[in-house]
Amino acid sequence: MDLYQSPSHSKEHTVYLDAIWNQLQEQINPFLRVLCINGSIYRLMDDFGKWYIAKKFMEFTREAVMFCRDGTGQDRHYLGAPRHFIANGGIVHSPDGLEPFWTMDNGSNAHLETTTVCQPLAPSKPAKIPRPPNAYILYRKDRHNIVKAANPGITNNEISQILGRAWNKESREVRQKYKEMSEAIKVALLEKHPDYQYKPRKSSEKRRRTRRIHQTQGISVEVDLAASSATNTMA
DNA sequence: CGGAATGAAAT
DNA sequence: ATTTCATTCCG
Repeated sequence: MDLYQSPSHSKEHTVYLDAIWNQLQEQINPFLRVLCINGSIYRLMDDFGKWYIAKKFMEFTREAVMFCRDGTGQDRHYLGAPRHFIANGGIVHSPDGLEPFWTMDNGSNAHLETTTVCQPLAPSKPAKIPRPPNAYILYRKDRHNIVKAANPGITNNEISQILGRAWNKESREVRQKYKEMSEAIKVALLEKHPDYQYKPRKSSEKRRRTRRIHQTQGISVEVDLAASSATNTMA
């Protein structure tokens, strides 16, 4: 059969992978950067499986992730961006030609564990922070489904027209309520991202078609931590 | 992506 | 003063 990872997208294949992913997903929270995977489960995955799970997790991290075996003797692997592994005093060695492996700096350097690396589909974006919604946007968001349910077949543009009129007729109290909400959201955002700054782009450089790069075989051994190749967006 | 509404923030 | 974009989602 296929010695290499020719991604056979068979139903059964992804079904069990989805099961694994669902399991792992329980770990996910806004602060989680690295997933923990039991060794037994890890060994259940082939190259395609690892790529599949990594791809899923990258939707959260928005950056390149890699698998690393726990160097402390625990039978488990971690999945996360390389920077997290070195941040904890770890070291990633990459012998020429061979797969890179990772060790912890805390004494037990006896075991050099190998790792599998997955490159991101989209070269690690700096995670763009969405603009905070203004009062009207919040108002529309709230009533969007209401209006939609009341008017079968209505288009979003029509919903905007209706709610635009409704908004302008709304009482000061209501408008004020949404205004405060939007400001609270803005404050929370700035608290979470002190560096955030609205950066509108020129319409000329507006989002080209979402570069959907279906990397058939995303397993490539290539992780340079020293000089993280910050490949820019499309050419 | 454009569009349809409003408003905040950048240019 | 003008333009982007945040929300929503069909064409």
